[in-house]
Amino acid sequence: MYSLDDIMQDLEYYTEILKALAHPIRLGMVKRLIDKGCCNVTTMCIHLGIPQSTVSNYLAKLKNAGVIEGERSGTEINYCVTNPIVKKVIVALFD
Amino acid sequence: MYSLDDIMQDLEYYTEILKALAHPIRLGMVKRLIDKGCCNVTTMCIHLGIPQSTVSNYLAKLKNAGVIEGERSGTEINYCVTNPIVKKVIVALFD
DNA sequence: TTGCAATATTGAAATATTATAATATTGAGG
DNA sequence: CCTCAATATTATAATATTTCAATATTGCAA
Repeated sequence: MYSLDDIMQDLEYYTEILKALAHPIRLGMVKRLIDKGCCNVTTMCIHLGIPQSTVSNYLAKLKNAGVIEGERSGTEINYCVTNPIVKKVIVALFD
Repeated sequence: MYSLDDIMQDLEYYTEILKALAHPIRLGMVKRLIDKGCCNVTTMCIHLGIPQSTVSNYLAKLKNAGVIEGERSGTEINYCVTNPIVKKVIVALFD
């Protein structure tokens, strides 16, 4: 059986994910990461044509919400969408 | 074939939906509307225990994003989740 | 009409988000 | 240890969102 607090905690958790996705560029980034696979920061900056610090801040927001994870490889970091709930949400939106 | 503008328009549309859902109380309202069916404003206020103007503002935000629709019945208005994409997103999150 | 119940709108203060330049950190190679 | 390339963090100004009291609107019934 669930308490109201449990329900509220779930709502806060889902809300964090939705807030991270609720931005046109971040949503496009996540969609592309799912479709095309992982990607490093520099490549994303080139695709998006926006400043590196902006991209890094987007990635930080997505990472903090548990939407993506990064794996370092030398001086680069490759980001991927690991969260299965996020993958389901993206399918729900775009399919 | 899709232009970049088409893709950006889709992203903006989905983003509006996600922004409307990305709030713990609003997300709970939408989930409950899907699970239990339509509901009028006064009943929602009682369930939520928050001021009527706050609930009305939440409903306005959800309505403007196309998440819900209201049908007047006398002096009451019954709100329902009509958007199939929203239903899919809620399932993706909660199931 | 008038009055009331239900809902919407508005205005404003508090808070959060966005975008980006500037700066800092991290890791590899020499 | 330097230096450079890749990425993260910070600071901040502009903008948007949140919350809610106060007020307005709408529809029914007497």
